[in-house]
Amino acid sequence: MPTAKEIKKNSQLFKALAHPIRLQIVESLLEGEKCVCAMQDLLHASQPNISQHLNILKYANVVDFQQRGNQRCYYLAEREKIEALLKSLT
Amino acid sequence: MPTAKEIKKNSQLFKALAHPIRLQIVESLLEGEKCVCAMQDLLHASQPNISQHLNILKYANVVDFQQRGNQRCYYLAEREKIEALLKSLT
DNA sequence: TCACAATATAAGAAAATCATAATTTTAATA
DNA sequence: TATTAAAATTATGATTTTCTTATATTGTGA
Repeated sequence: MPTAKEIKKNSQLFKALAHPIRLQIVESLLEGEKCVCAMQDLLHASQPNISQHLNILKYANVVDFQQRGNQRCYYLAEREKIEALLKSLT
Repeated sequence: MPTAKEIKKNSQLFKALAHPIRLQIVESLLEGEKCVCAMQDLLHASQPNISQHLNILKYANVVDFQQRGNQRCYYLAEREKIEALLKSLT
């Protein structure tokens, strides 16, 4: 059995992924980094809403970003781990 | 990219696992089936609360149970899948 | 410096989640 | 049948999520 701390950490990761928009963001980032405006075309959701979901993913250490001019390119912070996680449930 | 239906289904699975008590239930069921009273000793939570979490897991098709006398023995409905999922994030 | 594009932040309302307490159901057994 | 143990259900209030609208910030180029 994992420790209480591990249980908490893992349940927080699941929580970050427990929303269709956030999961779709993560899936799309498996293909490579994307700026927010590219996600807007992909994700039927408003810009502020996407930004809020990105913030949740960032806080959970699922994504990070790099500033490129006036746009932010988001990418998976732990690609290997997230990829393994998502592959496991196909 | 997965279909919208797959995204929805997977985010619902993550949601079911996105609570420390539920995740601990699932982890404990990796060791084998357990009746609710055994979980009470394990999980510092009240009986009704555990029952509610079990119901959420059941609805998400994570667990199922078998009636044995007057107790219900819960087990993982898709053991292989859940095991792979949890192993992937160690 | 001004205006614009890209993105974030803040505030608020509606909806969902969660734990607790009280009650009910079900199965076994005396 | 009456009792008891195991578990589920219901109702309730507190907390958290979620989306929307409005506004602010930041970087670029004219």
